[in-house]
Amino acid sequence: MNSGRFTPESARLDDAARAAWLYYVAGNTQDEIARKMGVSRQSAQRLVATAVAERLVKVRLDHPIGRCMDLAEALTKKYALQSCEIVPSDPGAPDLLTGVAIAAAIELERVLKSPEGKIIALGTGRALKATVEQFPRMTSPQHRIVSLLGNMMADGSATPYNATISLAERVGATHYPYPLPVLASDAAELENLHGQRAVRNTIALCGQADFTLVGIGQMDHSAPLFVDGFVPETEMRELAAAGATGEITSWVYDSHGVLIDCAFNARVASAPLPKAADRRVVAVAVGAAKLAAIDAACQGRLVNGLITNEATAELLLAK
Amino acid sequence: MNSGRFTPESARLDDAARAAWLYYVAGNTQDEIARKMGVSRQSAQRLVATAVAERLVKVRLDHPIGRCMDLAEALTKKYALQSCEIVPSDPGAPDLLTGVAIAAAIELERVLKSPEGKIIALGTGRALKATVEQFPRMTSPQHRIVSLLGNMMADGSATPYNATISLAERVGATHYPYPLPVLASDAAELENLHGQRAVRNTIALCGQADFTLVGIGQMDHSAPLFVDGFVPETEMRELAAAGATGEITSWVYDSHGVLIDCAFNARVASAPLPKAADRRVVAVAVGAAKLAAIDAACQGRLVNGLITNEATAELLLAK
DNA sequence: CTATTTAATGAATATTTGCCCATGCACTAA
DNA sequence: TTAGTGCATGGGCAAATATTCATTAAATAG
Repeated sequence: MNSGRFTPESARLDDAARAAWLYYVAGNTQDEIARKMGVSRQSAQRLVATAVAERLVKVRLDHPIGRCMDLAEALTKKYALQSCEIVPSDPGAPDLLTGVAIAAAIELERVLKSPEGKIIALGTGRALKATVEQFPRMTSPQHRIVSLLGNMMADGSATPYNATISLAERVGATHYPYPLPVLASDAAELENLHGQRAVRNTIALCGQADFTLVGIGQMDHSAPLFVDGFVPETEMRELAAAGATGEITSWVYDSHGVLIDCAFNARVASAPLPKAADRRVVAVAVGAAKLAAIDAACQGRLVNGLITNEATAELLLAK
Repeated sequence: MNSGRFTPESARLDDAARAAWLYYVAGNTQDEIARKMGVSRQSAQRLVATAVAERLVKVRLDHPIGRCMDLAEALTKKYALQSCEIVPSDPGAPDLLTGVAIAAAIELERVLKSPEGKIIALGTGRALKATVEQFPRMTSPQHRIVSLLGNMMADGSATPYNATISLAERVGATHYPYPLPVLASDAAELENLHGQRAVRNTIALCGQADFTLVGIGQMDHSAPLFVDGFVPETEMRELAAAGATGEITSWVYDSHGVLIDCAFNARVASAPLPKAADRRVVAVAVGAAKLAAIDAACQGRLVNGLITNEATAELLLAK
């Protein structure tokens, strides 16, 4: 049933995809699918469930929901954004990433459909990871995908929120990981690290990116930097005292979206934030906790595009 | 709730889209949606149904099989087939038989899994041989496997593309070989051959077959009939002049799938092609060279099922 | 203002789906 | 070979979904 390499695993996915097609596209009931595929009804159900679990089934809504359009327009005006995408919130789970992840994946797909080779720069974090998971497989080796920062801790261990590798894999493009820790121990080590030829090349690519997609981190007790163990509590307190409101690829900024001149930022190993004037720099972020951080980033023109959900958009407008 | 002009219709679609989003993307049940949107459960169901009916919900399958299913559906419609199976092509080897052979074997297996004794009729050729090679061993002596044609040349030597014997061996079923050459020397000899009791019995079985699986031969310089030495070049040219486009079990047909009334067909010793109206007659065929032959066979209802690959399916649809 | 038609609603019900669990089969290690 | 370990299978049942139908509300014409 499968021409290439035949493995039990690929056969299982083939069947799952076939069942899902019959279910979602052709509109069969699971009973009919079972008969057509010669399995029991329960097995058919399992196949469909597998296809959903393996993310083979992608659902999208082809309708601009009025309320979301209104919010997007209002935010575009408020922050002078180049692009703004609002997805509906689930009232019960307003911080759900799935919706924005799909929207971001569609945006990304639009860029990567181009026949010209594009450079895509990606940050890290849960939102980015969720976005890449929504991304369909395609074959577009003309593009280059580059990481804006490392995901290693000082001891060399890595967080799992890496988006570059899996996106590159799905796109079939070459990728440029960022082979540095998130933070250097001091400015001197940083200079040394940045001197490496490969690193210089990667950073240069980041500066030329046609499309940059980043997450936004808040700076309170639930801050990704703190939760993931990059920054100890004492330093978090110092940063808060210095007015830290949010961070993008670890660069910490204040409530106006201006990078803070502090010891912490002097150790940040990430690529410099692109000037969001001439290139598209889009943030994906959701949740009340990130409110101040999103507001500041937009105000300070650290990003010129925003993908968020209804609930967050309403809070932003109320600010 | 809606930007731009407010009409009852657009509000209805907005709600439908929102409900569909909560259902398909956020994974709510219709009960939850009803509570969240403040409507009854039935209304929520209707909203979701509306969104589907209005085609606001787009589902796609991120798996090679998805494309295959689309093609199968299109071909089923185009040729009014009873069944159509498309396997993914290996882009590097678009004429590889392995994929379709596995698919055909699975189809065959489905029939042979039945506890009732079935009659299976088989043609010859590389595709059939490959199919049988993919067939697992089983013990189902209740079935009968019968050959639709011989594989002897006039001198009594045999081509190796015999499927009946090895399938019967793998299934553990009784088999009925076709003890005649492919071609008689003339109509008189043919009548004589067909008079044999065993042959009459075999042909009768072919007519009752529950499932008939055949290959399709093209009629150009790469024709199996020519390559395997059944037909000399001069006769091939005559047939081509008479409009021969393809052959199934050596019966030669024109570009509309109508058997050609000619000296050659008068010598063909194979069992008559089953009327593909009431019985399942499935062809396995792959490759650009067979395009016209496949198209004609389907057009002329010589077969009512097709197993091929993605590349061939695309070419057929483009015709 | 009323009669008539149309569309929307929710109750009742039929169908479909999701899940748990006992069973059995295949594979592994001793 | 045998006991053990997983893992797929299908029965059974509860949950969720779709459909039908009678009723009511709204819209429109007279």
